[in-house]
Amino acid sequence: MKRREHREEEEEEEEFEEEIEDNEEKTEEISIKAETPQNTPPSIVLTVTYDGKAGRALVKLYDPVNDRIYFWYDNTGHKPYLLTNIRPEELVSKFSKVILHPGFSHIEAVEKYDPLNDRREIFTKINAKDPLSIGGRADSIRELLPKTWESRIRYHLCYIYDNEVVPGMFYRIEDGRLVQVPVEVPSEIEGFIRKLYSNDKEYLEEVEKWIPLFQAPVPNIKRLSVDIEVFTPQENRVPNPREANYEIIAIGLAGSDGLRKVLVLKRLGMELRPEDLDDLLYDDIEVEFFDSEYDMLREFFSIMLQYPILITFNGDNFDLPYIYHRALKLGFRKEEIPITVRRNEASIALGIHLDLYKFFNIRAIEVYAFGGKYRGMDRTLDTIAHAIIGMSKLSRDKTVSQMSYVELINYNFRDAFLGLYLTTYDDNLVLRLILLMSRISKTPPDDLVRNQISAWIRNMLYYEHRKRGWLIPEKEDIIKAKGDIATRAIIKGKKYAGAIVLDPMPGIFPRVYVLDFASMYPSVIKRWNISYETVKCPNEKEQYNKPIPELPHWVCNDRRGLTALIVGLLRDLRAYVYKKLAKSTPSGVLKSYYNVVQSALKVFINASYGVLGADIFQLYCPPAAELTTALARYVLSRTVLRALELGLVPIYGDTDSLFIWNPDENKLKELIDWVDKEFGIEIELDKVYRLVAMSGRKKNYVGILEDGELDIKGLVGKKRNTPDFAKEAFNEVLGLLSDIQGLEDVEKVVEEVRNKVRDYYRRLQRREISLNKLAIRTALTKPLESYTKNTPQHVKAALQLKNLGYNVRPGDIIIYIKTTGKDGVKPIQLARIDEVDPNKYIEYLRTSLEQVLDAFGIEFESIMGSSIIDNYS
DNA sequence: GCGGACTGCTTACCT
DNA sequence: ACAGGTAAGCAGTCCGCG
Repeated sequence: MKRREHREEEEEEEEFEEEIEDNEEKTEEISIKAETPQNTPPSIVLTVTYDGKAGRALVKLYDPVNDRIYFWYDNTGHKPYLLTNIRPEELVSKFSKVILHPGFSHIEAVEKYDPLNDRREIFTKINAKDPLSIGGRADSIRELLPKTWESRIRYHLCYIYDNEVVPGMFYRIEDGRLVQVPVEVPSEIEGFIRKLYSNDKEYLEEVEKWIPLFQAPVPNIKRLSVDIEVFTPQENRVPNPREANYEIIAIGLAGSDGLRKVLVLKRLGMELRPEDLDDLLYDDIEVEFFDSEYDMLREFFSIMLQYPILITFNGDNFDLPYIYHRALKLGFRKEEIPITVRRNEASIALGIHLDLYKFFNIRAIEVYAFGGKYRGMDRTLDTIAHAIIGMSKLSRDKTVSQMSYVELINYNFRDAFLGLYLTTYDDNLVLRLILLMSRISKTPPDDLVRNQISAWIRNMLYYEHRKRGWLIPEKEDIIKAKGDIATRAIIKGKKYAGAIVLDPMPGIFPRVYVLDFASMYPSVIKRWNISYETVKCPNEKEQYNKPIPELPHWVCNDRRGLTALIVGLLRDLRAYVYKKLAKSTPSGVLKSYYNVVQSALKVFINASYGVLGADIFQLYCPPAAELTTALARYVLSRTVLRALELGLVPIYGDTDSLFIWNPDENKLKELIDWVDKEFGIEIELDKVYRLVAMSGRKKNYVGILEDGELDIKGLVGKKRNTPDFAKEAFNEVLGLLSDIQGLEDVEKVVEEVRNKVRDYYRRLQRREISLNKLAIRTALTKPLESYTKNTPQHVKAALQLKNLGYNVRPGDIIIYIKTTGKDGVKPIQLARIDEVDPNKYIEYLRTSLEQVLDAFGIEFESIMGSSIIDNYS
């Protein structure tokens, strides 16, 4: 008996749904189709899907020069399949149900290298007529067998891996075959790579396959951004897209080809005078009025079909399903609507649909590609556009239903325009990033924007497995073979020990050099050959090859780990090729292109360690993850000891950084060389602080860079949920303290700080500080009813709001005031200034200031002193 | 019945 | 929703105390 985990069942459901939709298409006439010629010019692969009607894989291509979309249907006879270790003869005798399954096609014997067991084995490959016969139904073939491999890979991805169709790369149809277009690699890059890997044949061979992915042109693909406005009878109610009960009153369209258009529905009692058009936001917006909503949608569909990429913001869950269901309501037949709606995504008939809301919500994109620019904010078009391109939605003081035509047109067009602009700014950065990451991960762009990084890295590595003829292991087999963890995490609930943080020396330190191990974890993974198949490999003799005494894990030495190879290669390409090229190329499109390449690489490199320790990752391998962090701790600790030996003074370090106070530059260089020689990984000078104020707490300091810029790390005075008045006080005190030049200034400045603090104290007591500045802004991370262990203050405030009829949801920022009343808090909407509890705010003042005063050896108490109490209480 | 010590939960941050 | 480590505030519990 086999018990399956809950998650797996969910996966199956999704798969099931996908294939069902595909099957439905069998009964439909698809009237909207691209041509399938025998020969085409070079065209970019937009996506690969399974076409249920044709019963084969479909590759969607776009020729940017002639602006044509092509469909290429598989003609190699590729079929959905799975692998089993049941022999063909046994299959016939004991598992005849498989052979008799209506979807069964044929079987073959295939030899695969099994990386987990380090041996070659023969498997039986069972081919089926359609993906659903493999898996996704209760009676699919994989359910009839005790053990299968590779049966949970979605078919279109399986097709990509087997046929090496790289999404985002150029192919052409030649005599009906799909052929990749060769890529020219500049001789400087070719030469540099040869030199870099002159004594490593394996890397050299591998890198030759990767370089074209970055050197092939990334065209500016024509695209259309769309946004709809729907009539809403009630305020603050978002219409339900599945019901689509209300009229679509406007459709805003912004194309990368310059299209600026708004389709508007004529409504009773509303008119547009010619002079109103003078108020248009952009005078070249083309406005088209429609008497019937049906005609308006028809016009929209015909425009939409001219673009290979459709851009929306939340189009998966609103605009496209709304249009689809509204069109059905208005009498369109299913096959006349070039949109397919699934539970959580919407796709289009000819090209691909990219929902930017999903894309910007990908954690790895937020953190690594945009440096956390919109971190902690709500994820509306307005905030994201404002944070990234500095442009906001048009503000409105009424609902779209109440707007005049011209207001509606302006508002609607701006939204569509923002969607487009988010993909065009900075030489089409976002589009290029998506296409490059598609190439790296072998994930079609429309899949890429809807999945998190663990799926991208999985696809990337699965592709490499298939290319090498490797068996793709099942997750539970990796766990069974390597599951045991040898370390314990400091944090309760975590699986294994992570980074090391050195105890900081408190005080003020002039001239601090910060050394940084450049991409520490990826470097460790490369240097120590870490991969799921090499860590704790089955080869007995390797068991003596333990890299560090702290852990019992050994690493295979006689074969290259796949993860180590790929991660190492991407790391090298970023560090030695594309970062350098980005730096040396004069400003212009090429420079910005190299920057996009190195950012795309960064996303993968930085997440490569994390996925090893994430149980949702298909190649999850806890010992590989804990060996990585253990080695990083080892490298950092040994480096600290060496620094001390050299007479250097390390004052702090965290994970991969080392702060050295006032170093002798020769000694510093000696240390850097030693690290390189001892560990074979690079440590570099990251930055120099003119001055660092260390509070004595970990992850908590202020540094002044040479250009005077402030680096404030972890201090309460900087945190998002600190009340503004405390942030202000913190900044003002920081300003005063930064004036200290020498010892002689200290007393004077301390006096100024004292006055400042007393002033705040007095204003708090006298309730002179506005509610807005006292407000605490804390995010609700889960539904209210999920706070069962305790009731934090922001939840108390949220509950009060809920009682008043507010709709409070996860992700909402609750703004509240600490009061003297029963709960001790009130949402700002309900609070009055005379209810404020000043004592609670004094504590805020204390913690935010203490962290910076501690560095100067100044006691907060000595500032507040008894005098305040005497004077004001 | 109350306050202090303690643990655990929650959020926001750092690398 | 790729990882673990740290700071801080508060909620809730236990314990001692004539």
